[in-house]
Amino acid sequence: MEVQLSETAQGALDHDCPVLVLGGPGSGKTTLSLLKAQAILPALQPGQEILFLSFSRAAVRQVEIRCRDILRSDERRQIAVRTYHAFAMAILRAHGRLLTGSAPRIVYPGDENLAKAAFEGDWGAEAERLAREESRYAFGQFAAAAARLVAGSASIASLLANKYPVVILDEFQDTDDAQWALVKALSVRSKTVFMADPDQRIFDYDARVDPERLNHLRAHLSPAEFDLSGENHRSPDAGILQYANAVLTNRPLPDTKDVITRSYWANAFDGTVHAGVVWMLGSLRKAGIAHPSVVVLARTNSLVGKLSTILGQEHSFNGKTVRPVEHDVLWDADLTAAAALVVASILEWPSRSKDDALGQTFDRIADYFDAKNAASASNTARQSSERYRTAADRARRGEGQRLASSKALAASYDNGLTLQGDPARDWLQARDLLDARNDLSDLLANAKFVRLFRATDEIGSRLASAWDLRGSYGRAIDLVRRALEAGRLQADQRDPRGCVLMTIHKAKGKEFDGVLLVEGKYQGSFFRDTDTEAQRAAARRLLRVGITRARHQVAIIRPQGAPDLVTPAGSSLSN
DNA sequence: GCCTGCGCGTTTTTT
DNA sequence: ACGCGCAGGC
Repeated sequence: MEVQLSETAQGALDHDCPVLVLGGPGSGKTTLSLLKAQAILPALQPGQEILFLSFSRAAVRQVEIRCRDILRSDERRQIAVRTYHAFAMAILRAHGRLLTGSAPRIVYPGDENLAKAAFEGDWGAEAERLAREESRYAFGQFAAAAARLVAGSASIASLLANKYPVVILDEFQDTDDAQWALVKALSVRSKTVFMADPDQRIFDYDARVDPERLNHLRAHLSPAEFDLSGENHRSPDAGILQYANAVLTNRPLPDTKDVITRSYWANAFDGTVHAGVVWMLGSLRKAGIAHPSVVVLARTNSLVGKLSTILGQEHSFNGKTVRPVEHDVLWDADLTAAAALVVASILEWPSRSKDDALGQTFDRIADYFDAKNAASASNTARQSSERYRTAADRARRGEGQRLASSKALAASYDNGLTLQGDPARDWLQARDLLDARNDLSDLLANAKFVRLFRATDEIGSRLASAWDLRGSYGRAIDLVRRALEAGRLQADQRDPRGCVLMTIHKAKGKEFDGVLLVEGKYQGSFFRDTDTEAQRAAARRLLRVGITRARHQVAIIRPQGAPDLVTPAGSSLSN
């Protein structure tokens, strides 16, 4: 592929490492870094590779796609694109024994959250202790442990430097202290290319992501700097970028047809958003894009979940019927999985005694509340967990139920649950037994998200074959658990085609033909009047990241009466 | 120990 | 809007 480079970009390409390339969204940082990699490749020895580290798996995918545009397949084989986490984890797996004398074990986020919720005190210190003393590594410990290995062992360091003589660091502004320590250790023996945009810092609510990171880099390695900020290669005219930059800097918004804003009345939220998505798809097709990719972005996970429910239903908007839209969701799975296991436990009722069946179901409900408390700590969730744990004990001892909803479930058992052997229908029948009381309404809502795993077919076929084998769903819990594990890992391996929903944070490093940015009235609002200046600036950076994911069209959907996106000094609304 | 009603606040990630 | 924490009644 022929690429026309600006003078600055050419300068960065020609200059010796270390190099720091600065530039906004779509300024061509990634392309430039791959061209630089391509220029270096011929000098590599057999077996050597260029290491490209980025922040998220989504970003890694995006870089791999870009590689296909720029590099020949033999060149691509010599570039290893990894997340910081995956790279650090690989070092830990290979050499971690040296740190403690025993093989390292990984603590996955779901388990870490559960342990964290149960632990009283400083979890950061405890996670570090688990790593040092028990060789059990939570995600946050990977980079620190890898840094200790590389900095502390000349043989590991030279092994890595020999394998990866050149390292490219993407999204460098968002690296945390441990990742920086790892990069510092690697930079002793390998050449480095850094890419950063200080205005895309969106993770610095984490105390370990230091806003001064670029200055640490400057002080430590004095890289030659190249600033691409003026350049825009993502959208054909610069309207989207100018709009995003105006939001970032709180200056008057430029007039562009590429960014439209719509407000909704609280009672018309569903229809407005749904019609907006359909309009976006149609407008991109009309513009000549046969298979447009559209992303719907919101600030919170719960609003993303709500939006998915909305797109799955039929609405009428301005007298027209809006049909459900096929879509994918990048979804945090822990709660949904826990809720699914409750449903699965009900499917096991007919093959168990009453005491055992109810005990099992109440335990799974308690597990759900544990997961909920782990996701965000609350006394209500903790209390519910304890109550259902007690209910499970009472059930196993054959005692009567005391909780309103455990009584209702016990009554459902007594009524007799008749399953037909049609997994889809039986699943819904079991699930809707949870509809009895509203203390389980949240669990039920999460159970309805099982479809987001794209695991419905997988679960269905596994249940069907279990039924065929013995006329019951037997060990439905184990079977559903395995199906969900498998589905979870596939979730973000899919290509972003059609319509996808995710948080703005997850969209970082990705690009789409069209972007809908949705603001909720209460949850997921862009600005809050309690925001500090720093929070307001962070919200502006986040909005800019969201807006600039678009190649062609942006729609911003906001509640009626929301504060203006920009309030330039001197305007009557300034505050 | 469980339920109900009132006042308040409402983010974000990594295999 | 809606869920959480808290206080008061059974």
